[in-house]
Amino acid sequence: MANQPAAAKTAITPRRDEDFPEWYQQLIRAAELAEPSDVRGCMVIRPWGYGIWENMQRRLDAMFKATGHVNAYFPLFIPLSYMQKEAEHVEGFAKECAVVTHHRLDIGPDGKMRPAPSAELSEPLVVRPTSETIIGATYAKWVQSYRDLPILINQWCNVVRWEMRPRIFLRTTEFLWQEGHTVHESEAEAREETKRMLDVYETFVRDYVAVPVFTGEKSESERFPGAVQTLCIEAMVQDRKAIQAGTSHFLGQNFSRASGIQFQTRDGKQEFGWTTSWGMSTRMIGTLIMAHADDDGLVLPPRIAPTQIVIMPITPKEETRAAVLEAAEKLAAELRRVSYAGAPVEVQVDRRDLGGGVKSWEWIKKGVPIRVELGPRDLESGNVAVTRRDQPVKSKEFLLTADFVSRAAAMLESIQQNLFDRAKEFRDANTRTIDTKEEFYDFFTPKKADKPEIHGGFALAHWNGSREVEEQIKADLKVTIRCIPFGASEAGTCPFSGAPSPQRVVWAKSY
RNA sequence: CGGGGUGUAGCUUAGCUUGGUAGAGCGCCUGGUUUGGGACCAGGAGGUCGCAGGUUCGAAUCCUGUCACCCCGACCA
Repeated sequence: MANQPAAAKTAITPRRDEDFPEWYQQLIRAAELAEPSDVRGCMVIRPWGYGIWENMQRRLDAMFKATGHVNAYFPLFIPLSYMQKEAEHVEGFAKECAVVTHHRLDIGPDGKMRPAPSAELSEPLVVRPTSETIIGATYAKWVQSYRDLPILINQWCNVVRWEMRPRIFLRTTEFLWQEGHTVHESEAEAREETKRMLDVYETFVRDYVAVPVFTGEKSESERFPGAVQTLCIEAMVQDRKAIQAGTSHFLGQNFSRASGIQFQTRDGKQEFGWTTSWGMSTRMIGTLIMAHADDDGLVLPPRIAPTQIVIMPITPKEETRAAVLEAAEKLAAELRRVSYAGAPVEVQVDRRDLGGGVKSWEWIKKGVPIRVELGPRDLESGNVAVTRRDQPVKSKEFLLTADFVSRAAAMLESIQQNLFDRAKEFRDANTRTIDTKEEFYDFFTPKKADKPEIHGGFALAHWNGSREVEEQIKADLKVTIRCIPFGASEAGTCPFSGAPSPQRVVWAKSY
């Protein structure tokens, strides 16, 4: 039975509740998002997955521009000595750096290619794990006066962090991201920028990826190496774990001191600049998958979907084939004249000569928001058969073609909203306020130790601010503080230490 | 990097204990019938059984090493 997909009840095997990590991998393959490559820890992002990334880029980039940022590009290679400039920073990244030591290959005594011993670099180059240091060195040259500030630059690029345990989109050795790097005249302005960009991420994830997040600050132990303060957005995915979906760092003067970013102030003094950095990566695709996908495949929020509506012409008879195809193209053209979320609706006509079922399931697995079937019978009745991906797979609504066209944008938006509502409902249902150590430990302990079921969630519990408590809980339960939320100032008692606590924090197992 | 597991066709896998030279389902190709929710018939292609040694007349099968992947732990976006 297991090897007869035709008999399977769901398109993805195993189901989420059977084996979540395996489901995740199977889904990525079934939806043709990405695949493992021959290079350990690195992935091939396939066109459908890359299309999602392009949409994320497009939307985020527009938001960066709207907040006054511009794009630039800095080198992939960072001189080793630059990495050493900021003590905490080196320490944080040293264990996961790829290092380039040679600039030429030759043939060795055994007849095989090797890095030419005569071509060793005088200073090794680190493949950027992040670009604070090399951008800092550049900014140091650009900044002389307060008049040169602020600098508000972003770059879209790849970075490399050598990973022990890669998982596609969530943790790969090479990944794509954007990193914003800014310099400001004052601490207040830099802190404001840090918060502003966190808000951009929150808005983006909410309005486009349709995922609700907690926003707040990281505890010291989870902070970016070298940062004074790390802000983050934390989402919950369907196995109830937390995933950090974006971070924004206030770097104080740590990096400007390390890189020599100095300027003359309004009153003629020399001061180090106040810097920030902020990033969001292809991990967001993994977040999207785990937040919305179901046992039949991916479910895409319309605003991020590379194709929002797929039209499947049904051509059972040769006599009607041409007419159906023509009607399909005509419908596509009409839909493309519809505007949704500030752009023409993305429509695709799937003319491939495949069995109707096979074709439908392909698009179900890929998560296209709306599927439309158009056949000879519809030509006579003036209908189209419409199925929403957020509704059961077999549900089908027959609409007059003109009605569908006029309602398409609203339907897409309804799906977008529904996905957000579902994700929020799920998160809220699995977020619990906890006041005792017993309940906390119970919440995060699976019933079946040998094969843990999906359990836990977010726990809102008090914390006295001590690192010992954090470490003990991490050691006992693998649960960490995901963020110290903004604006929650309810004082109480830390259930772990009995000490006073200024506020509740968000605890969870995480990716 | 430590513990556990798995490597047989694109995918899922049988065969391994008890050595005798590889089989299935799905997918793929060709032709035909089909097509409104994972079609059917007929024919066909595709595997140095992860890799390297060893034992043996003979290895997918036994032994050693090695590599990759997955799960758990430490680290992280």
